[in-house]
Amino acid sequence: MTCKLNVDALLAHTPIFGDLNVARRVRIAQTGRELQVAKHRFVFRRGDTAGGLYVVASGHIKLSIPSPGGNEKVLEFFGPGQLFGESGMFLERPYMVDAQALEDSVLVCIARDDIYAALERDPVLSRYMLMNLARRMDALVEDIEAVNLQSASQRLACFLLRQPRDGACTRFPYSKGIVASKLGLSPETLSRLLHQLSSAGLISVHGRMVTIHQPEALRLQQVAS
Amino acid sequence: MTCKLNVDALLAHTPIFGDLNVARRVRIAQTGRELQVAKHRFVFRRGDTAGGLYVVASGHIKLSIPSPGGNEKVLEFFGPGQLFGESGMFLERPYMVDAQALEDSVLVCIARDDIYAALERDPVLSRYMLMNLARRMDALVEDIEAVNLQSASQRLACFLLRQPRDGACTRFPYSKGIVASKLGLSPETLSRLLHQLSSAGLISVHGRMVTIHQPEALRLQQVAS
DNA sequence: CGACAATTTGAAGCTTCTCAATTCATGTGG
DNA sequence: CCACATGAATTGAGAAGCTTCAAATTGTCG
Repeated sequence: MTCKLNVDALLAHTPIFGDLNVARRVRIAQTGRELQVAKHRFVFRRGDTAGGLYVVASGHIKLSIPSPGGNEKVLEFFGPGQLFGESGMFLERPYMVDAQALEDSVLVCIARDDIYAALERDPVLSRYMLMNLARRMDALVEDIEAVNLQSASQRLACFLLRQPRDGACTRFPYSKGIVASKLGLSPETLSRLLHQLSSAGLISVHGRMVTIHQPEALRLQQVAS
Repeated sequence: MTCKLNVDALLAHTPIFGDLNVARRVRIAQTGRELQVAKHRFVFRRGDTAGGLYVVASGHIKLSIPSPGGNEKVLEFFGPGQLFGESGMFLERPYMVDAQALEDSVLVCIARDDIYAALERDPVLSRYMLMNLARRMDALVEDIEAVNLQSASQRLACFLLRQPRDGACTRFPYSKGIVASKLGLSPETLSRLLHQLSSAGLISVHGRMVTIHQPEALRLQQVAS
């Protein structure tokens, strides 16, 4: 629990609160509380009552659907400046997903009533929130499209090409197991596909680092088998 | 293109606009235009620029992801009083999905700028919109959960039990092909699963009508194979 | 009644998963 | 600093589940 000044400084750097009138941002910041979450710790779990939303100050958070069998389906990742937990909050229903820290992270938590109050005052804020939710819905729809209409190798090719690239070099942002789940694959299948692409000379893999030798060929993989 | 009076009457019956201050609702209604869509006609298609949102006055609309192979993945259905197309509108990007009428339908279309103006005036409206989007996200997450973590028969059992029931009788709300796509199945697989459940005495099927003889047994199917 | 679409049924095949074992990293404590 | 322990990633073999294709049947609407 650090001081509130800190909270405002954190919010100032987020796209959603950064554009706000300063006085109003400060007002929201005063209601927010800072939250430290150690790696692997849960921010909330499915079934918890949703009391507010979270802003990532530092670190990374993973949202996933738990499953009795110990599997899980990874849905989304959130980094600094990003917002999560709102959908549960707006619904006023318990969370459907787990939120887990992928690294030691610092979050700001803002309670539901404070958000509602801020929305009343700030039409700009609700515009941002709506846009943000819409963007996330879009991402979910893309995921549904991928799982339902594309093959495993298509999904992988698409994922690799979308990662930020430095020259020909890319990286898996998280462990391969987690990326596999995000792509709707078993870790074994991901491993085999990477091996195939390597053998074909399209890429080479060293740990989480991937070098893309033939981006054009990869792009073709996206479309047809 | 019928008169605007009509539009207001239509909006008055929707959960989202019905609770609004009457004067404000009328103001929105005046900006909306009525739209007749014949069965099988598209309201919009993937790639179209998103100019506004749609309210269903009567009929039913299906949102789906098209696929080059002629397949499609059905995402959602919308009936009277429901709202669709907002996510594309808020994103200010072309639609990712097709919107097609399942029957002759009447819609109200409201342009983006008019919605934005209404949101400025009405914090209540933005609350509704946010809640609505959150609900839809939840539904998508449930779909993702179903496709990734559940078997075909589990998904079907879950679907059957969720349909509105009259005694032991349920109905497929749309053609089996469409329901199959919604469940992430091929029509053939759906047909076979229904046959299995019938043979096992859990249900009986006559066209779109389904009688559930053993709801408890179905409920078990939901959980384990 | 006749044509067209929707559904059912059968057979075959393929993609992906599961299980199990091995190798490879990662980090810890002596 | 190294040995060890723990978890991640790879690899192999086998199987399961679902899809695809094709044909027959049923249903529907003009």
